[in-house]
Amino acid sequence: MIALVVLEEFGGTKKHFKTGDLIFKEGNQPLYYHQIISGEVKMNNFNDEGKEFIQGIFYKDQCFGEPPLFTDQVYPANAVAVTDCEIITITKDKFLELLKNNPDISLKVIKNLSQRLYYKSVMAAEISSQDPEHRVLRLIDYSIEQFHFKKENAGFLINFTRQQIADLTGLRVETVIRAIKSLEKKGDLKIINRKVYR
Amino acid sequence: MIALVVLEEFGGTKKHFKTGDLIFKEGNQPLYYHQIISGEVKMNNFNDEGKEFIQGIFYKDQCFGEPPLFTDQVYPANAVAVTDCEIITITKDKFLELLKNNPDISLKVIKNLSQRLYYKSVMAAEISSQDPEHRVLRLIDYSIEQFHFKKENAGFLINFTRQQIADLTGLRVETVIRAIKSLEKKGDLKIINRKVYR
DNA sequence: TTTGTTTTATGATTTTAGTCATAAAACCGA
DNA sequence: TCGGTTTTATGACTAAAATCATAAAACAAA
Repeated sequence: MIALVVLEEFGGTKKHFKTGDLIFKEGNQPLYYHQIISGEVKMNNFNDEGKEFIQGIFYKDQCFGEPPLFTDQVYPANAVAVTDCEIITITKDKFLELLKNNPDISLKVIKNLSQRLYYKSVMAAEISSQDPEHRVLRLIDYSIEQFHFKKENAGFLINFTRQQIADLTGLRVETVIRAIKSLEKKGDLKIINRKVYR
Repeated sequence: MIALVVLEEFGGTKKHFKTGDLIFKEGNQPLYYHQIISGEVKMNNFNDEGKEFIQGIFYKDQCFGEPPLFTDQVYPANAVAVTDCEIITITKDKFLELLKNNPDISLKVIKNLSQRLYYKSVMAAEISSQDPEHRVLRLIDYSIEQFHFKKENAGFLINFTRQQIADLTGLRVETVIRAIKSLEKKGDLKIINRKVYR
């Protein structure tokens, strides 16, 4: 998102997180802008029964958790390191100052928020009113577009576990496994030694 | 969102829509920024079986449908006039120009997008993994916060039909009716001649 | 004020994803 | 390479919301 040199100019601080570490917690006050230097981060919620819902997965050069910086709300979800991560942060004040002085970065932020809102809109409609196979397939197609899934001979390799797909679509892992099997039978995707290709 | 005088400066055009009129259609190229002068607009999708999902409802002074202007994507949903409406539009080019020259308006757009992303995040987690009563109650609480529902003696008047609540939460109207009844019994809300108060 | 439409309401039945139990294959760390 | 954990897999059963049918109340409009 924002060039590292610029973030360093504005007092950027680098932090390391291990797999599974909590980066910030639902309900807390947001104090920093976060951007990934390396590694993978997910944002999630848990419902009353402890079932996880993944809001999104973020990769190198992406930022996350900035909307509540602008609305003075608390974090609506947790951020968790999916792999070992290096994250650069700048304070809220510095971030707002940075935006004020850089209209081109403001526009980048607007584009990024718009993209994420677009994803949420599409998935909201899917989750609320489509059958499991439809939901899984749309998530896969969206993710190919959005994230940089590798194109191989068999097609795009969907780099998610069945459990992750379940947590992103609000389904159960058994339901996802069955949906993927059924989609394979219909020829909508391929399963090659347990990995999903589209 | 944006002052009318400013929009007029940038070539704003006023248009009238009757209840039920389609303002723009899912899948079409976005060409304009839209802002409501008067009336009420919903954005919606229909799934394969024709079931409606309401993405959001928008009121006076609010804008809608701008994310795809920034990402060069097509509209992810329809916009429909819920009541007779007056809408002011400016072209995409003029809108981008306006933002470039007005950092304060850029910030307003960022805040607005952030707020909507926040709503989507909260509702996504709700819809995907909570029981119907929880979903209905959260939608009601969020809507009180977000829209200007009137506070009366009995509490906030929830100015939605059961069907609208169903379409916003991805439930069926019968399920919503039963959930609301049950929530009333538990004392979480009041029903006074069919109207819901919280 | 009659008529047609929308909204709220309720009971019976069906469908479908969730739940539970179990297990094999793959992966990972010591 | 051994043992524990994670991931994928499958069958049987259950629970919960959707569906279907029906109707009364409220509202709108002619």
